[in-house]
Amino acid sequence: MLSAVKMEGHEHPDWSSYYGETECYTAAANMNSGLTMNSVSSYMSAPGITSTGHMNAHSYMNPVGVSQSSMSTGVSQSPGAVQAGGGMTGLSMSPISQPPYGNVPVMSPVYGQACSIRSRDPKPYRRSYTHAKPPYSYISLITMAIQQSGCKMLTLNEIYQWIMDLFPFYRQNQQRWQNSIRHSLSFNDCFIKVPRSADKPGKGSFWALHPDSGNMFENGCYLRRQKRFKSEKNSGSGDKEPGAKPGSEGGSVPSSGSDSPHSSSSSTSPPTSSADVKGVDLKPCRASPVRVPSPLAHTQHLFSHHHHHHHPLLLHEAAHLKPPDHYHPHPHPHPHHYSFNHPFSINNLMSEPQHHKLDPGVQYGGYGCPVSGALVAAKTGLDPMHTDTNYYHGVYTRGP
DNA sequence: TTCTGTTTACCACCGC
DNA sequence: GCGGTGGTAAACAGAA
Repeated sequence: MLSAVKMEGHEHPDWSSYYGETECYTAAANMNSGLTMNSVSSYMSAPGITSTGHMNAHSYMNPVGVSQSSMSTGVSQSPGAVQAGGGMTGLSMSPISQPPYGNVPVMSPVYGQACSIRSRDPKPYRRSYTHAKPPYSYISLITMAIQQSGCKMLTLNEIYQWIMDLFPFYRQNQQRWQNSIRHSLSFNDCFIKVPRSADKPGKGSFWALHPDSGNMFENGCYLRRQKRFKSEKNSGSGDKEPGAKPGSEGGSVPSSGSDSPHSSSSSTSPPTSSADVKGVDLKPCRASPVRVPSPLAHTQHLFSHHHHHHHPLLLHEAAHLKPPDHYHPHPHPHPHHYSFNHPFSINNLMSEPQHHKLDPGVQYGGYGCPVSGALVAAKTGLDPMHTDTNYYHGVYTRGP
């Protein structure tokens, strides 16, 4: 898995310098939720961040200025929730208050150097990390987006928004990566298309995770799948030809075992009912697909169970999700238990306040990784040095 | 017209 | 080298 962490050299050839320096691509994890979003300018100059030293004065917050104003709607509800942990208090986060995220307090990645005790040197960063590509694959990003949604399903556009809100990198070259997103959704069996309900017309279908794709990212590592998920129904001799996507059941040309790993059957018939989506009975949310009453409640619910190791994505539960109008903070009698202790787990991007007992002295930069050492340690009692620190350095530092 | 979704193709990287 | 995985580009069709 470690090797999966590529540096995206084509985007930024000198990543080594990124990590060689004290600057780090800090994940939202550092910021933990909670947060009170005071209006913040794109470049924070740190007022308010200092108490714990978790973040540095020059953290690059919300580079694009993602709807700061909207923050108040979804985020500020639990201002006190965060303060206790001391993580990122006073820092900004991307509100993601749009319907897709259900006011889930998802924070934008912070481009700054939380990883070092840098002085409040007013001098701007030498580099803006706005363009630093996250180490997550598109499949990972989609999976994370869907997972964090209340109804475990999102429209394409909502997925776009989630990604852009969380990763400023993706606010540029949208045509390129969005094409890849669409490609990933269509091509990968792990994503299933859920038709909109009649009472919720709109463009595009909802996308959800296949119920059986739960262990694609074991240990919560979202860097790369351990194995590709192939729908049994599709790959087997079942009712669908191999590779057929939910929306493409119709008699179509079998994939013919093309050499291309991307080859798949072709068909155009859209699913006629949600019950016929890859044999998965998923029902789209009636209202907003991911509206969540309480941002914290939702994130906590999703990402706070670190000591249990159930399959990360048990989407069959999604099939039983109540629509938002019946939604309550804990719709599942047995909430998901994500094994997200991995440094690159989503909960290191989006974590809840009660886990923010990070040692101010232990901070790392990087997506998810940065804090995870301490974060994981805090959560599991492990020595941070044995969690992700080595991992991080081993992967991200290019020694001479 | 734009967005969404599907498909094909090619390439790069990685592990075996 | 081969196969798997992932990223990108492009073409195309259909829906909103």
